[in-house]
Amino acid sequence: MGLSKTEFFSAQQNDIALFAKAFSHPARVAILQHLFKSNQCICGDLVLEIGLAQATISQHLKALKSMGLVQGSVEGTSVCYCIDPKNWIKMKHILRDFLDQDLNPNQCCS
Amino acid sequence: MGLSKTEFFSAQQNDIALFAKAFSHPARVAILQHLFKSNQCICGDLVLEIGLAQATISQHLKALKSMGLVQGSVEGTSVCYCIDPKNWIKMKHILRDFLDQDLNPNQCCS
DNA sequence: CCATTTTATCGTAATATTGCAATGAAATAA
DNA sequence: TTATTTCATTGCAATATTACGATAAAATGG
Repeated sequence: MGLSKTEFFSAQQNDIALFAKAFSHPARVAILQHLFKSNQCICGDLVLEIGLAQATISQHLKALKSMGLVQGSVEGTSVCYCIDPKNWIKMKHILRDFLDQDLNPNQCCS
Repeated sequence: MGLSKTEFFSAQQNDIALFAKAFSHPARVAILQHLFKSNQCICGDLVLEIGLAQATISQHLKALKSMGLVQGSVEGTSVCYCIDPKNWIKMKHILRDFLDQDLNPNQCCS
């Protein structure tokens, strides 16, 4: 069908899935890494850096912005993007709780 | 087009994206959480627990298995699934390095 | 052997995602 | 005002994902 049955799951489970989706495409990973490296970034720089079409980069930036992980501010004719520190940290805690679940070393199948 | 241009990105960036994709659906998040909670799990239990059709759960389990995060062993007519501890830890380190990048508190847009 | 139980796979339908060319919008420069 | 620059949006095509019913496969129980 292609329609995730989100109502079957808890808010926490849906949150984890949504944040993970932010990183589930290498272009968005590359964008975020570049934002970290440069502490700010003009959209056009990302187009040159990554090599995808401008429309495609803009689309990925929009996705990251709608998830709150990235902010953008107009600077003349260009737009400066950067990480939203508050939401990044919030996301990090949610994912870390999930990743750091206690792992019994004696798994039944090992 | 719908075809990710993985050749534009580093192996590390593609790895992060692939592991993140494992968690990008709440059903797979729920499956993994249940495996952690119970330390092992019969496939049928997951069908009851989550409420999706058996074919759908089996499909999600296959995805988690192909990423190496989950192992399955046949036990009579049923199959016991559990976390693959080695690959889970490996995945955790890759994602943690990404999530823990140094965040300059003075972002340009704040 | 045959029925039952349990899981995997197949086939199909529907929605989602990815990518880009073309175009629109907004600020700047001439 | 008229170009130019830069980014966003639209429209489209192609692939991917999600979900499930039906069916196959494999072990168990009678």
